[in-house]
This record gives sequence, C-alpha cells and structure tokens, in this order.
Amino acid sequence: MDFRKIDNLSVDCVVLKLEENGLNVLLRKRTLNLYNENLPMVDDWVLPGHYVLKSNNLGETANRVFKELTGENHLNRNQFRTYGNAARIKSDKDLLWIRSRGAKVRTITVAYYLIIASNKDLLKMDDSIKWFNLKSLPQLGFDHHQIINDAYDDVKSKIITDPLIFDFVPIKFTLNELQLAFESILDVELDNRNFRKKVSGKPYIVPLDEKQKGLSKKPSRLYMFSRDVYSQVVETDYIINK
Amino acid sequence: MDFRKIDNLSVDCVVLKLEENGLNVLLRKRTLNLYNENLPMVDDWVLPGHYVLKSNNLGETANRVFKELTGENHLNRNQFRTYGNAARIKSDKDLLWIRSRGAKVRTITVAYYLIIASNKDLLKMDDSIKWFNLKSLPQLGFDHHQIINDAYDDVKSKIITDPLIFDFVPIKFTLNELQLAFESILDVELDNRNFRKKVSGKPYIVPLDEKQKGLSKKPSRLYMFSRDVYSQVVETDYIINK
DNA sequence: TCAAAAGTGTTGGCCATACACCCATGA
DNA sequence: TCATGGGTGTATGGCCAACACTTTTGA
Repeated sequence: MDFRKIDNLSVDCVVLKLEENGLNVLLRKRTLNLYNENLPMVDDWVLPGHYVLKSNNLGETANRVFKELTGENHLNRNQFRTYGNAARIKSDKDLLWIRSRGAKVRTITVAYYLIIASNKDLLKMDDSIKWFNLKSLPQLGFDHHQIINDAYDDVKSKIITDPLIFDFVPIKFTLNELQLAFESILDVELDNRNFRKKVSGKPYIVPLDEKQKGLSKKPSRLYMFSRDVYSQVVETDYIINK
Repeated sequence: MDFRKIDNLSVDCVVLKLEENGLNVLLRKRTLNLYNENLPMVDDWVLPGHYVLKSNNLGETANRVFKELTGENHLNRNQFRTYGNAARIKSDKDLLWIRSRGAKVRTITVAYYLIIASNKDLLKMDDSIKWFNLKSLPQLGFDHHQIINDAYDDVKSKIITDPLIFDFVPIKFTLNELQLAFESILDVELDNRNFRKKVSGKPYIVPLDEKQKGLSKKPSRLYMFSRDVYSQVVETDYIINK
C-alpha cells in the first residue's frame, strides 16, 4: 500500500437519508481557529470526503468514507459528477483551510452519493457530524452547495427509471413507506389506491407473509425488493415504448 | 494564462454522430515506433483528449478539443463520468505511451461526450482521425472501450427524458429523420403514424413552411426544435406522472 | 369502543397500438 | 408515368386518474 495522497485529487460524499421532514444530507463541521484577528474564522459545514491515496481507486476512497460513517460496506454508491474548475476554490476561508491542510488549491473532486435506508443509524454521531434537511442547509464551504444540488437532481432523474427508491426504505418496507418516499423525494402527491395497483403489477416487489407490529393500529404488510427478479424483467414504461 | 499542464489530469472526448450505419464515434490514431524489437509497437486508436492546463477549467478543456475537431463552439457537451482507478493503465503499450509523453501513470480522466448533427462535417479529416461505427470498433488504447460504452449508455438513458435527440439531427429536420434517429440509437422500431401523432402533440417541435428539395420524391416538411418553448413546458410522460 | 392507519373496486376517458393506402415530386 | 419515400385516419383495448368507505389492531 502506498499511503501517500495524490494532493490534487479528492472524493466528496453526499450521504442522503430520508427522514420525516424530507431528504437529509450528512455534513461535517469544519473549524479552524488561528487566534489571529486578521484571518477569518472558519466555522461552517462541508461534505465528508477524503484525499485519494496513491494506491486507492476512486470508488474505494468513497467506500472508505462511507464505511467510516456507517460502519458498513455499501455497493450502491453513485459517482455523479467531477468538479475541477480552476477557480472552484476562491473564498478566503476555503483558501485558508486548504493551506492549513497542505493541499493544493486546484483540487479535483470526484463526487459520489450514497443513499442509506431510513431505519439505519450511523456508526457514531457526535457534534462534528450532523444531518441537515436539504431545504435548510447551513453555511457550507467550497462549492458544496452546488454539489449537493447536483446530487439531488441526479437522484430525482434516476429515480424515475432506476430502482433507486429501494435504497431509501428499509429492506422490509410497507407500501405506504414506498409511496411516501416517492412523494417526499419528488415533491408530488400520489393516489394510494392507484399506487398500490401499479406496484402490484411489478413482480420484483414481493409481498412477505409478515406484518409490522407494535403499533396501535392495523399492522401493514411488508414487502421486499428483489434485485434478481428486477434484473430479469424488462421495464417498458417510458416515452418511446417497446 | 498558465500553460503548464496538470500532469495527472486529462479530459477525454467521445464525439458521437449518427450515420446511415448507426452511431459513430471519432477516434484518433495513436502510433509510436521505437525501432526496438523488444518494445511493443503502439498502433491503435484512442479517444481525442487533452491534458488540463493549470488555468483551464475542465469544460473549457473539453470545448477546446471539440473546437479543434469541428471548428465550432459547442454548448451541449456532457460530462458523464470520471475514470481514475490506480490500475486503470496497465498494458505495456499504454505504459510506454504514457512515458513517451512525460505524463503520469496514474491519470485521472474526466470524460465528456458531444453529439454532432448528422449533416455536419469535421474541420479537417486526415488519416489520423476517423469515424468508427460503435458496433465495429478497432483495437483501442487504455480503457477507452469502457468509456465509449459508458457514454453510449448515458445517451440511451438520457434520450428518454432529455431533449438530446435534437442534437443528432440537423437544425432543420424531417420527422422521418427524427424517428430514424430514435430507432437507430435505441435499436427499436417505431410506428410512423403513431410517432407523428405523438410528435404533433409537442409544442416545442415546430413545423416550418419549408420543404426539402432536390430529391426525386415527395419533398418532406421540415421542423425545428424550440429550446425556448421546451424549457417552458413541463414534460409529464414518466412512470410517476404529475 | 376509539383512534389511527391499512387496505380495497369501479368507472370514464384518454392514449398507445395496430394497420394500408394515396400523395407529391423529379427523373 | 414511374419510382420513391412522405404523409394520413380509425378502431380497439389497456392503463391512468379520480374518488370514499371498511378493516384491523392496540390501547
């Protein structure tokens, strides 16, 4: 292993999770206090990320960041865009931060997103790492606001054609959870009866003989997504059909 | 301007064009003859590309490559993926080539594709640059086979939801040209009457009072794509409608 | 027995599909 | 006048959208 880093190449990770209040993204606190009145205080939030090591692949680097946060290996990371403009980093805070880290001002960032299920918790959670609702993001460093928006756009477009939605819900999910996930991500309202009809025609959404319990209401049936079945059926639901 | 290059960062360009025989990609010949029996002869094809200069953005670098090939500025470039695995470059030929160029073995390549209209010609065309049908690619250097496939996959998925198709046809096109473009790219057959009906419902596909001429057959009506109109209407033709 | 959410059917209209012949032109 | 591709209409069935009440459970 070569542990030296490639000093102009990093990976940033947009970790997305659906909560009651909508889509949330995981951010890491970034503070730098130089005790010098003339320098700006750095005290804001950034996406978790890492420099790429000489012997690491891009995807491996992303996986490593994801694993540090969640404690698990994830297969469903998504590389969606790369940011490398010359003037990408220009605010005083960002330049100060970069210099304090001994990195290069012209840094290429390959951005990934990871969707984690709504019932999963992070490995450890302290003050330096926090979920933020996409609609009320704090002050962000670098161009991370842009990166988060791009990730969200990518999710919204892929969720129509790819089976992304199943990453947002627990492995065993109820149909109402699935519907709510669509509604929340796409900001639409769907008719429950019609949604169920549509879903019941999909062989890869398989009903289990199992119900939710512990709630003071009618327990709902659980379903699973079968990736195997999905990969064997051809989806034919788009503009240019057949 | 800082004309030094960032020696581990390049941009590769997949230039796509529709011809009678299907989708074609533009490749550049790569030869290296060292007059040494022990070294492999490099004599194959690669995607056109360029190292990123210190003062150039990624997109600018791609534009520059596109402009050198076509003589025009293009707005519709598409960044679709970045390749930066540690072992991405491993064949003897590729290593030899990299060394002969004074570049780094671990090179990050940001890949773009550009669609050019079927009636456009390149600036200049010599033996070192050539169109190849996607179905019969020659021996390719690096991981460029992979990159081309990824570009094609991206085109196929975006063409369903985005107005990409209009980049493939001339500015003034006939409906049959449009239909053929869909058929060729997606490898499907469409019913002509139904296609026309669908198209006639799209306000952004505007008929002109102009006809093709010079052909020994009934001249066909010409249409244009209005990006302005398109951006004002909401497409509602997907799985989760409304 | 109440509260809370799960689950269920029917109808009307629109849109996708399938299909075959006449039209306009230049040579 | 012929060859070539351009252009057109209708009928059928399936799917989407709209809409309100009953069921099941734990407390």
